Amino acid sequence: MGDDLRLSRHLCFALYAASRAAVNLYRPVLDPLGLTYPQYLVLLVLWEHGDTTVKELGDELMLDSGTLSPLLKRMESAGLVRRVRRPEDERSVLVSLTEVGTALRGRVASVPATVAQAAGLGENDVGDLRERLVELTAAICPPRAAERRSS
Amino acid sequence: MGDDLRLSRHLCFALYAASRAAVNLYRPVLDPLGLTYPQYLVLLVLWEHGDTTVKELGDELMLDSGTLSPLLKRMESAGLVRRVRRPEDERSVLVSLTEVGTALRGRVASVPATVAQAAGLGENDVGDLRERLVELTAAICPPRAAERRSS
DNA sequence: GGCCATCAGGTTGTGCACAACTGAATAGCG
DNA sequence: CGCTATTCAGTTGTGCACAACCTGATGGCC
Repeated sequence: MGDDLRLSRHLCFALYAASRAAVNLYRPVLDPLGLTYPQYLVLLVLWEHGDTTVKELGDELMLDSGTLSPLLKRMESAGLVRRVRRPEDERSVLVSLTEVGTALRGRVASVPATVAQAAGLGENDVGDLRERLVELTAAICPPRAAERRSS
Repeated sequence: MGDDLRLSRHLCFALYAASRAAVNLYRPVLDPLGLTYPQYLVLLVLWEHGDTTVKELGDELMLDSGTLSPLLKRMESAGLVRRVRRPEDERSVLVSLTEVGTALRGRVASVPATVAQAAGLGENDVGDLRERLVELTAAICPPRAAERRSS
């Protein structure tokens, strides 16, 4: 009847609660490394793709410059990354790993396994659930662009 | 081999991205009502259960007083709720709806349907996905208590 | 070349989240 | 009864997220 406002029926709340719980699961592992969860995500992208512009990071992580700029500044202060404005296009800034940032990879290699174990998760369940979340995100994320086009 | 640090393999990132995308879906609907998503959640609990202590709200929404206290203060300023310290136990504070807060229910009755439509979701998919998220949250949330017990 | 729309990154302001801490009230136990 | 541990809200400080806005660089179009 479209009138069901019970909290327990809200998919969005389930997502919201699960996301926060998952991030909290990473906290005790990342804290000793001086990392927050979003900072860890930035490192994942840099380890995987190498030097990356702020815009590319934003596309990968679905974050805007308002979030990334101060976050990257903190990571630069911590000595994990460098930020250099590109000579061939002065609009964009290239983010690259320092020695320290690169070395950190070895110290987090075991993180996913540790977290998965803490969650008591099997590989199969995880993969399937992940796929469905990615589909959901894809379904609800572009609408913004669609709205802009239609307006 | 436990060495897979690719972003695309991370369930936690899928959760994180999906959660933010879902909350952003609510924004254009809630903004005209002067509500944020967490404030909307508080109203859901109050509409469903009536007067509720801050602690009960925290249990339902998995938020602590550090988050709820300022949030409820803002809702009180907006005239949506009242906060009264309980006479029979002066430690706890009872949150109750004002006329305005109660009346708002009518204006958001259509929100879940609107959002679901925007997401292009069928009922069945949603229910199943929600259940799996709730299970996941339950699996990874209690560990804190378990740690405390074992320490 | 000159002009304008677009793009990239940064800044500002608001509102969560969470850890760590404080202080008042209560419960429970000797 | 008195004392101690616990409970509950609230405060403080840090770090996201996001909207709105700003600035400078670039690309196209004439």
